[in-house]
Amino acid sequence: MAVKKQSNVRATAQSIRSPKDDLNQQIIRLLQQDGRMAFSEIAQQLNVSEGTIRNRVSGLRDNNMLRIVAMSDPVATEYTTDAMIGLNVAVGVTPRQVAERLEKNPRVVFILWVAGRYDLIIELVSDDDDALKEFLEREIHANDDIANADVMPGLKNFKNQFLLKQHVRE
Amino acid sequence: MAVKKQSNVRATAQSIRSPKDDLNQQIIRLLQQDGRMAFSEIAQQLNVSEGTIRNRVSGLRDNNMLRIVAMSDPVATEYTTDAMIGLNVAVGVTPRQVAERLEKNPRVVFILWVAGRYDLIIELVSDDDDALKEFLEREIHANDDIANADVMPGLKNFKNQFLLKQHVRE
DNA sequence: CATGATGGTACGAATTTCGAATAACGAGGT
DNA sequence: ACCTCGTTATTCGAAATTCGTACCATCATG
Repeated sequence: MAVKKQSNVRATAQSIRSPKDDLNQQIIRLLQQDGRMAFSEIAQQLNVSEGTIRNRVSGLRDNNMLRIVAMSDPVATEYTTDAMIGLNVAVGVTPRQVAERLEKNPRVVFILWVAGRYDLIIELVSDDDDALKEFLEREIHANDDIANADVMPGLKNFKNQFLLKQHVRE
Repeated sequence: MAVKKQSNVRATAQSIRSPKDDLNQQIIRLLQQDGRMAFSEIAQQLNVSEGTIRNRVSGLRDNNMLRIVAMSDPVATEYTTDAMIGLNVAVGVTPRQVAERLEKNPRVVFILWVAGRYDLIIELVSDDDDALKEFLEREIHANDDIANADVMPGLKNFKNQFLLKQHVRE
């Protein structure tokens, strides 16, 4: 019985662990739509063997390059962004240093080094109302590595599709 | 052969479709750690039958209260935020109106109405280099509902844990 | 008490995943 | 060219999981 010849494409450039690899990208794309899609189905769609998909996915997961998680809809769970804060670091301090300090705070979910008016833009979330106040006190004002902080409290979140909501399940 | 009597706990308060239901909560908690955990394993841990888990999960998913998705670690995948843009809407225009227009653009992954220096803060992502230019041209400058736009190109993303990275896989 | 509706359980069949052996490929050496 | 060696793909039973579906328990209602 003739065995169907599968695709010969293999990882050429970088390590298989890299998510930039072409096949990995495609796998990820599919899993972003449905994190529970069967490996065998992915394999079929991408014309490689099931084992390959299994290898790749577990490789990516083991190296923390890919996570497959359940999310309950942020809107449904009333996820709110408390504030965006534009920061300017003090003279003699690098944005990276400040970022590394703030990174540890679990309320900070997003830190981006930017060019323009600010050095860093961070996003803050929290549960209770005092959290913002407390955060500003402890992490901003009590530190001398920040020259300026523009706090912009969130009023309404119109869109937040991180990787979520690319397609609505049907 | 005696069949082990399983838990009698059943949904009491609201619909089974609600994520607030106690059993659903527990299911979600487990799936947040590993979105591919076998239903049979979840069942075992929560002392209910596999079928129940299956019912619940597909119920939640069908109603878009739960989504199981793959996320590739943004830092690892060198996911870059191309830019954060602080927007001020034109006089006579509400932030909501602008938000609703921008929402449709797939490059815009985040829109937050804020108080402070700006009216809206949006986050932009893209693949190729011309995307930012094109976006500014089409969505910002070609429209008269925006009075001012501070574009802050992203340089490096230090942290972006939307719901990601709550726990590191082990 | 019927009756219907909802949600849980059970169980065999179909499918998927897993483990482990084998094959294919690419990159260096000699 | 040829031969290793390490890495990645593939293959193929066995084990595990999921699925379809029938059936049971509970509860609310008429």
